[in-house]
Amino acid sequence: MYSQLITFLKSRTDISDAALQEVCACFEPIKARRNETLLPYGAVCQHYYFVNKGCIRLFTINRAGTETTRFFAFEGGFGTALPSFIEQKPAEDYMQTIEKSELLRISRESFFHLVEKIPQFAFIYRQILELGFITAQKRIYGFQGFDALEKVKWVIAHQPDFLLRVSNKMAASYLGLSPSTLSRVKARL
Amino acid sequence: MYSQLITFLKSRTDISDAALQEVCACFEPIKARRNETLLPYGAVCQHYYFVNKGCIRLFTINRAGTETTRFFAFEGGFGTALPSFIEQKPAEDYMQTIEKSELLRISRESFFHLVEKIPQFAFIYRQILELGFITAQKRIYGFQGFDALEKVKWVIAHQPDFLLRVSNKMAASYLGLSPSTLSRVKARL
DNA sequence: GCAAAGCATTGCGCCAGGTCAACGTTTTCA
DNA sequence: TGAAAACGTTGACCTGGCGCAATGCTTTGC
Repeated sequence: MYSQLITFLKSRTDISDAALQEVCACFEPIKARRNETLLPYGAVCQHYYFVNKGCIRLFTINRAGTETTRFFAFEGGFGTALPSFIEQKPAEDYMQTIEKSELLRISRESFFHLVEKIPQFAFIYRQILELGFITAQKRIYGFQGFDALEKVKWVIAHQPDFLLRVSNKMAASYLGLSPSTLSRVKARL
Repeated sequence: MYSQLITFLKSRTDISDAALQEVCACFEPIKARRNETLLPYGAVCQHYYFVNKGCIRLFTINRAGTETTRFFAFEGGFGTALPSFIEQKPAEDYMQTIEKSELLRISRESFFHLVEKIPQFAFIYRQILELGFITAQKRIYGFQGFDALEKVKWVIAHQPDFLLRVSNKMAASYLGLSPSTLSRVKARL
């Protein structure tokens, strides 16, 4: 149940078995159906999730009704509505599974308790933030000034299995394209 | 010289005077002319900067020759080519001042030394990362699916003095618009 | 296992915003 | 201070990608 989480932690920091125990004890296993809502829009996010199996999607819907996907967390990754989780403000996202999923969930309270208490966990959190920041930067970089074809090539280069894993519609909303356009672009690759 | 930095640190964490001393001692004052390059493209970033006066701009140029501005650091803010600084890989950015500037500079080594040694400094770094991540997220959110007018209204709402402070050209490259389009949009506000 | 709903793909017409160019104004630096 | 370069603005034109809608395929849930 915790083996993937342990692998994740061990691969990033030199953490004692005792500390690992303590960390794992804070995570509660959760099963979720396909398309289950983990956080409704406007709620304040209280949990961080680790994906054992399945996938979490974070997305938002603007006034015009257009969906924009911000982030996917796949197997072996962490995900949450970070802005809401950090600032404890109402989320401007929906957080949902897109497949039947098995997750590990930690409360915000326990999470920051671990950050304070276990230096290796603080280090992991710092890494997640650094990586999140870098990824966001690269995405801005990658997307601004790119046309549809370039965007698609960019994801293929950076996340090769992405287009195979998620639906055309969701991929389009992640790339900032309409499903029609993405479909057309894929047709001429 | 260090008063703005001290104000910044004190406003975010409860830090002792001794620790403040130690932090400030790691920062070296730098003067820079207008349009001075702080980091050439492809170099590995070794410094973090705090802006006392002036402004730092981070931007990149894609194959087509189009400039995209990623980030501005104004008075009282921190700025660097974070991906390169963190990962010690060649930067995919140019870092330049856009005005005659007075900066405080800390080396990467000293920076992470402070992060390890002074918990309040680690906390500040965590805050910078969190905020950077949130800002990047909001920018993706704010820009995808928005038309030109909405983008401009968004910056005005979130950074009221932005359009007054930076040139039309740079603002356009930050917003992902052509200078012509930004000019036209501003004309009908 | 089948009806119903959702999804991918593709044709068509349209428009926001890009390019290019012209012109006046501001900035820069010998 | 004055010539040259850079910038902002605006007009004319063009195109990439969107919305809409039709069609066929896949998924889903009772």
